[in-house]
Amino acid sequence: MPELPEVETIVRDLRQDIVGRTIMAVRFLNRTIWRRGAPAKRLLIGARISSLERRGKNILIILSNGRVMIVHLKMTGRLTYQGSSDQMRKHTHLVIDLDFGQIRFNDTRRFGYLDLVRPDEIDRLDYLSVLGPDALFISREDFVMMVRSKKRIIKSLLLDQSILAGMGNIYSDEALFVAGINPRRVSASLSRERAGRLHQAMIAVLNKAIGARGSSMNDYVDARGEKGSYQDQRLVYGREGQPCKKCGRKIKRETIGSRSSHFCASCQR
DNA sequence: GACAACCTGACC
DNA sequence: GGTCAGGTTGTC
Repeated sequence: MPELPEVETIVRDLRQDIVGRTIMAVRFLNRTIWRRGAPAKRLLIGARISSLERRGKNILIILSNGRVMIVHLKMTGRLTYQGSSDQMRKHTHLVIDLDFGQIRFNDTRRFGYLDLVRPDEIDRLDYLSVLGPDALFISREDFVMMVRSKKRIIKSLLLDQSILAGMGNIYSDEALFVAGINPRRVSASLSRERAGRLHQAMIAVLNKAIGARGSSMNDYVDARGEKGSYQDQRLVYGREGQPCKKCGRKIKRETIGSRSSHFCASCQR
């Protein structure tokens, strides 16, 4: 699925394309994608899109009537804006007609979900309030303290959204490679210096990936239906058996915390 | 921490 | 046929 850079790219695109537009009609093609059942259409129709926000991997669409639509794309979700006449893809579950163009939510595997909440609910939602600080904005000091205070396999810790929001499998592997840290290392065993290096690597990788408009390994496309290009510059993810870009030895793939992990056993200690 | 579950599709 | 996939949640 989309990780932080992909979600950030979609949010930035949609800010350009749909802020100020008015919802004219809504089509629920599949009601099961709503976390708590499909909302009344009158809560959406007539509202204007005021702004967009990202919280971890969640997309928040704030409406002029105060309601907030929350979208999580999970593995194969797509949130796109296009002309109303564009051909409808298979697995499109929601269509929102705007005064110009339309928003579509498409999700092959149907792991993704939507929610529509009242403004007063937003800060009490369990699935948002559980999120840790955003991976892109956590300070070096806080990051180092967090890493060294937990006794967790570092790869799993990076993926834990309640500790750090936004990191996913690709960018965790990439950041650990850049920092030269073995994914199996226990977080508390890292020196301040190495934990700081990981913080720096993580933010550099995320920003580079945002610059490349995300990674399109399989399904990901941005809000305009275009692929990202970070997959062309990844250093370890999906490169099992290929030469390490630093030392030339073969990149390994092992399962860590039931996620596949890619790393160089020689460069990452 | 390990694993199954939620789903579909691509690939071997 | 089996395996794997950018995620998360719930159960041992």
